[in-house]
Amino acid sequence: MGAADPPAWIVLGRSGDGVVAVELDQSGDERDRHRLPASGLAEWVADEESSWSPRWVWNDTPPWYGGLLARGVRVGRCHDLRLSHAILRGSALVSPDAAVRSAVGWDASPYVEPDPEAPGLFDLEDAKPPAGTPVDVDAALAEFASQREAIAESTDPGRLRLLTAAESAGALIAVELRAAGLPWDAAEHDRILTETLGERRTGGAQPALLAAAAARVREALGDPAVSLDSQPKLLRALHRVGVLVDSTSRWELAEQRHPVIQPLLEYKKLSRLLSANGWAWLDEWVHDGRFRPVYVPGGVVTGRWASSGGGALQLPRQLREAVRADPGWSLVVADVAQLEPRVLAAMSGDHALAAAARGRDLYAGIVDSGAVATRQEAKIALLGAMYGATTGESGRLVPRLRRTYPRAMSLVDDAARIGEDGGLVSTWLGRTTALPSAEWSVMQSQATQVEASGADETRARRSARDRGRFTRNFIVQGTAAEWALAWLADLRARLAALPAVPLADAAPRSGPVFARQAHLAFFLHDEVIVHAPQEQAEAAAQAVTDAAATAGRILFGEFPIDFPLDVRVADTALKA
DNA sequence: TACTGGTGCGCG
DNA sequence: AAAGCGCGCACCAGTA
Repeated sequence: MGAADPPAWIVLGRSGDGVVAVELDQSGDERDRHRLPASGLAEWVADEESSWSPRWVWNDTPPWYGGLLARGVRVGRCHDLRLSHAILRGSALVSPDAAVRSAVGWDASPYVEPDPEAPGLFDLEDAKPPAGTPVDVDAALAEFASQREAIAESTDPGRLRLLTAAESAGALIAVELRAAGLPWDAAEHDRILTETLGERRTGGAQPALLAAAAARVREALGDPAVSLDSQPKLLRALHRVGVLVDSTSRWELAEQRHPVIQPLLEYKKLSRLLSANGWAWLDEWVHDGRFRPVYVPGGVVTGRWASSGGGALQLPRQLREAVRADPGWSLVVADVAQLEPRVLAAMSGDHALAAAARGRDLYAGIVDSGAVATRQEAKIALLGAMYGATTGESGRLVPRLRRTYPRAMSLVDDAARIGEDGGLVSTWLGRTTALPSAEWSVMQSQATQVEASGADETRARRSARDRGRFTRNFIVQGTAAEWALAWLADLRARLAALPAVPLADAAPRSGPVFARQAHLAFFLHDEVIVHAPQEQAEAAAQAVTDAAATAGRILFGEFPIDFPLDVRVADTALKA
C-alpha cells in the first residue's frame, strides 16, 4: 500500500555544504529525495510547509530551526531525533532489545551549548551538531526508522507518539521563544534597581543603600572590615557577637534575636539582587528591549525544561514590572493553579482528590473534605506527600491524606518504594527514570552483607530513601511537565491560527516571524506569557484557556479533572 | 590561572 | 537546617 500513502515526513540531513531532504510516506517508505544548496533550504522548506505541512525530521532542532526562523520561515511540526532518542532509549515502555537502545554516541553529549557571545540565532552553517547524532540523511533515516519501530512495538505506542510529538513541539517553541524574546523594559528595571539599591556606581563601588546596609551590619558586628560575602568569615563574626548559628542562611538567622539580624537580612537581599539581576545582568542579557534566554527542552531529568544563561527560570518576582509589552501590545500572563496535585489526581484516577480539585482552589477542597483543618495544612500535607516528607508538621499531616485519598497516595508511595528498591518508574506518557548508578547499587548490596557495619547500613538506607523521594516526585513532576508541553503545543497552534493584525498602523512588530501576531514570549513550568497586539489580546487569553482544557483531555481523556488558570491581560507581568 | 566543592538563594 | 522534589547561578575557598 506504500505507493498510495500520502507523504508524511521530510527527513533532513547534511551533505557536504548542502542539504538532502527525503520524503517518507506513512509507512516510512521513501517517496522522493531532493538535494539542495544550504542557501536554498529556507525557501524550499517554506514552499513545502505551505503546500502540505509535513512533519520535519532532523537530528537537533536548534541549528535547523534557528536558521529557518532567522529567514522568516516557521514550521508547524517536527520530530526531534535527539530528544526522542533520549526518551525512547530510557523508556520502560520500549522493548529491552529495541534497536534504538543500542545506538552509540547519542548520550555522550546531550546538548551543545550555543556560544553566548554569538549574536542572534543558532544557524546551520556554524552549528556543531551534538556528538553522535545522525548528521547525514541516511543516518537520520536509520535512526528515525529505529525510533518508529521502538514506538510501534512498545507497550503503548499512543503514549510514546504523544510524548515524542510534544517534546518535539517543545523544541520548536524553545527556539521561537529565544527568537521572540521576552519584552523587557530596561528603564523600568533600572528604576527598580535604583529605588532598591541606590544609584548605580561605577568602578565596582556598592550603590548607596547596599553600602548603608553593609555599614549597619559591620557596626552591629563591631568589626568595620569583616567580609560579608564570605560565609566562613561572616559565621565567625556572628559567633563572636554571640549569634550561635550553624549556617548563615536566611531562615536560620531569622530565628535569632540580635541587632545584627535585621540589617544582615537586608544586606543579603540587596546583595542578591545586585549580583544576580543587577546592572551587569541588564547589560549582558537585555538588548533591543528583549531578554533572550536559552531554553533547554528536556534539560531536567523529569522532562522539565532547563535554561542556560541569564537565569531565565529564576527571574525574581521583584522584577516582573520590568516585563512590559511593546506600545500597542499587551501581555497575557497565565499560570495553572496547583498543577502537580491535579496531575496526581488524574494519573492515579483518584476521584476524591479530583472532586476536591474541582473549582479554583484544590487546597480549599481538601479542607472541605475534612482531611485537614486549614488551607495551609492542606498545602503542607500535599506537598509533603509528593516530595516525601517524613518529619515535622508535613510528615505528621501526610497520613491523614492517605486515609482520604488512598489512590493518589498509594501511587506516590508505590513510586517511592520502587525507587528505594532500585527500580524504575515512569511518567504518564512513558518517560522513565535512569537506572541507579553502579555505586548506588553496590552500596545497597554491600549493606546487606553480614560484615556490613552499622554505618554502612545507615548510609545505604539514607541513600535508598533519597532515591525513593526522587522517584516519588518524578512521576508527578514529570507528568506535570508533559501536561505543560501539551498545553504549550496546543496554544502555539491556536496562536498561529489567529488572523494576523494588519501591519498598516505604526505599531512595532514582534514575534518570531516578524508578523504583528500574538506569540509566546515566556514559559516557566506552569506559566506562560503571550505577547499580543492589543486587538488580539482577548483572543489570545481565550486561546490560553482553551489550550489548557485540550491538554487535560489529551493526557487524561474524560477523567473529570480540570486545570483552572489564572489569566491576566496587562501591560506588565506584575502579579496582582 | 583553572578547576571543583560548598553555600546560599532565586524560581517552579 | 527548611520538613521534602527539581533546577541555575554567583561567590568564596581550597586545590591543582
